[in-house]
Amino acid sequence: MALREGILGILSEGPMSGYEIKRFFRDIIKNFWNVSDGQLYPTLRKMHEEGLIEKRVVEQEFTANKNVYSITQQGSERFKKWICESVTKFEELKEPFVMKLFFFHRLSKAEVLRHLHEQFELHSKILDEFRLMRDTYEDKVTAYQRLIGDVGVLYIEVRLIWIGRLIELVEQGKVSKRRALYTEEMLGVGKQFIREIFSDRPTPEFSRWIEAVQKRAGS
Amino acid sequence: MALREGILGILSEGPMSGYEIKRFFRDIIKNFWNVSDGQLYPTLRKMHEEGLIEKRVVEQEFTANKNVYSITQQGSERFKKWICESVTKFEELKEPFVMKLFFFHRLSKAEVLRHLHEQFELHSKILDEFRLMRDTYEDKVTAYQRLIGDVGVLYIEVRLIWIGRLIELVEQGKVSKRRALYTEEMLGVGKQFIREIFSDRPTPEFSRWIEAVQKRAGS
DNA sequence: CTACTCATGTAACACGTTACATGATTTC
DNA sequence: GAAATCATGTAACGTGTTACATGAGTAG
Repeated sequence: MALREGILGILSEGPMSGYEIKRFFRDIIKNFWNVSDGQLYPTLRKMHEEGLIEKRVVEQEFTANKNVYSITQQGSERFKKWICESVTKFEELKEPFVMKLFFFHRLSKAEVLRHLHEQFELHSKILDEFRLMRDTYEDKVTAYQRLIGDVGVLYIEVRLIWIGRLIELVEQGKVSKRRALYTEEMLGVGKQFIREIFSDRPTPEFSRWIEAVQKRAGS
Repeated sequence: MALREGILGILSEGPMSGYEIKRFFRDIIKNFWNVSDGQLYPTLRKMHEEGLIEKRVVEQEFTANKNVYSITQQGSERFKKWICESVTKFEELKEPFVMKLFFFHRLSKAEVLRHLHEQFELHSKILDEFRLMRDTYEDKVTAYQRLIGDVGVLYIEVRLIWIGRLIELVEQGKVSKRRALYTEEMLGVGKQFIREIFSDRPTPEFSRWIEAVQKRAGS
């Protein structure tokens, strides 16, 4: 039950037609929260019936009439209540790929590698889309909305790194039962890295390394 | 349509009762793919009707009878087909929290910080659960299953870092409309970091930094 | 006495996808 | 001539949650 509230949030910036809301989801929230026609239009109808939004039919000369919706007092209150409510539930990583990975010991090395390479390609493509999306934001979005684009890029980058490392390990026959891929020690170093990269006063060793990386990237 | 296949995968290791499958999901796949009673039991019944699994009722002295399921030839073929099929769809980050974040410009700084701190707490708790889960794996899981535990930890760590950084920026009033939180340059450095940490031959600057981090962590 | 484990299920909803249906205008 | 854009919807199906229902045994 966050789609209704999302629509209310969009409409509280001003009236919009169903098609415009659809475009908004496609252009701005796509890859986070896609909405199909078969879900959006009936939801708008229900929200109108519930008194959350108002409908005004606008006749058009050359194309079909459009329904322009605006938020009601009731809708506005519903939105305000929702935006303040705490999120207490953790969202699972409910991905068919993860379910498959769970049974990868049943596949041959070649089949495992095929799956992994396909995932790498898929996520590379999505990363491009995220970057493109972020580039088209300009001044159309708020600071927090821009942040969502950022976390999208970060999330996919991490996923690509993970898949890349998996490919390497499988190719080298190093997927062992005992050893974890990421040890606590490695994660500790990772956390320290993040802290340093955002710090105003990184350690001298870290600064030297950053400089070296940037020099290599530049050449 | 991956729950059915997941069940088939579990059952192809040997027969199990509904309750045991439920426990398996709770203990091993929990936080990735939770399954409620109201979904599991009817699904098992449907799968039995479809001829994917066989049912044997085992009478018990002190407690209710249990239905022990085993995989059929048909079920086995269905599983094999599924595990080989390519995953071509990208799974969205469909989280109510992200939807809320989209409208955070409507909240006061205090309310934004409350939300962020709550998210930090929630994810810290989940991280502990993931670690605990990973610790109880021992030899009960395959190498690939262990990897899922790893990516869970990695995923939550990244999320925590992101939230932590967000809190810092909001507190300092630095959430600006123009600047992205993660620049391409930063991500490039991040990628290099991951490459080095997994490399057999890290650069000397990097080695020195790692040593310094480990020394600090040790003291 | 409370709460948890074992053990299975139903019924009512809520959420989401896919295919189908229509039809004019515009762009390549 | 094909495909995309604008514009709205229905119908069938699939997936998932929550509350309810039952009932014995066990651990604190």
